[in-house]
Amino acid sequence: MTEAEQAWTDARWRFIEAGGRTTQSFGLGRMLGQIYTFLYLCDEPRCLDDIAEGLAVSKASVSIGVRQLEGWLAVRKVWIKGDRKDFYEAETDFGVILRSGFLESLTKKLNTAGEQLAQVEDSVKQAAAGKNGDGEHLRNIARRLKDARRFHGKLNGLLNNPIVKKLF
Amino acid sequence: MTEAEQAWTDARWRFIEAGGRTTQSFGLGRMLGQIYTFLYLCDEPRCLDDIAEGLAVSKASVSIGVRQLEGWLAVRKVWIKGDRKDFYEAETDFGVILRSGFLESLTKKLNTAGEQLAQVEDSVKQAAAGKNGDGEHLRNIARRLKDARRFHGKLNGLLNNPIVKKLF
DNA sequence: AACAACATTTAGATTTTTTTAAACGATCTG
DNA sequence: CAGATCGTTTAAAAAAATCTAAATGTTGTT
Repeated sequence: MTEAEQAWTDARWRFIEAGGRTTQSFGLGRMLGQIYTFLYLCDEPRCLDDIAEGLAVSKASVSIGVRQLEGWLAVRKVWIKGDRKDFYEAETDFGVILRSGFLESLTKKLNTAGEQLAQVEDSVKQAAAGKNGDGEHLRNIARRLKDARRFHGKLNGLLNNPIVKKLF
Repeated sequence: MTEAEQAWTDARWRFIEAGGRTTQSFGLGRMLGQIYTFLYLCDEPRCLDDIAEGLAVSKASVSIGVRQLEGWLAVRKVWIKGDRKDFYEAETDFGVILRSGFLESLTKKLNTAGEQLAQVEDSVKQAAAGKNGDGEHLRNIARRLKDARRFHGKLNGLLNNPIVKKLF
């Protein structure tokens, strides 16, 4: 192996590890980033065993990770004729991944946050209504929550704005 | 305690827990969300012991969590005359938190990703140069990496775009 | 149908992260 | 300066997430 090839092997592994750290820092496990990066650095589809061997990891982990990545449209299953294995390749259009993975999960989280907000806002208003006069404390919080819900609405609108969507 | 007050107490706790799950899902611990939400639902500053008691959690956890939140400008230290304790209050302007916390950390991550990209791209080009003729495999990957770096640049530009910044 | 070649599930092991209690250090008070 | 009151650090425990080996399920082949 030439010196340049050795350097490439090293850099490649560092890159895969960096990918793992990145997904880890976003609260998705380390496997997701490693698997994706591994496939990204292959110019042809690979099967589960290839990936597991390449990452020095069990096939079970890869099986689970690959399924998550498919849900994010970050990898794609590919059939190769005459072979029963499942092959996978990386989606190279990051825009697709951002839109279908990141933005979508963000929107979903925003929705559940909005529901929680509405619930807590409602109950604080009820409690404030009970105490006429001395409920200033509760009324302050109610006001604060109203602001929060307004912000939530703005953010939601922004993410669903077609112009903003096109930016990604 | 009236029924409405009881409902508010319950809703309040569910809200705090939801906040914890949210930060957790973003890869920041659960404490951050719980502490922030707790303070958000107080209309006056609270000291470490109050927070720890309110969340049924040790003071050490709160001490650590509060420091992180300060780094994100999500909470603020407040001095109250005649009291030696440190008091904290929640930043209610979410725009501030988004800009100084979320976007900033995103930019930082993008930068390190960019460096990794440059390194691996460089070494794959070196390795490809070594094999004249049969290095098609490597050249494909080099092309792919070039695209990735272009995307990285676009994204970086977008996040630093003053117009986009103002959206947040 | 029996077998072979896979992918997937799961219970348990491992590793990592989080949390805590206790020690420590710093700052104020009398 | 001695004691009291905090916040922080740290070493160890607890909890949670991750990973694996083995079992199970599935699909295709003879």
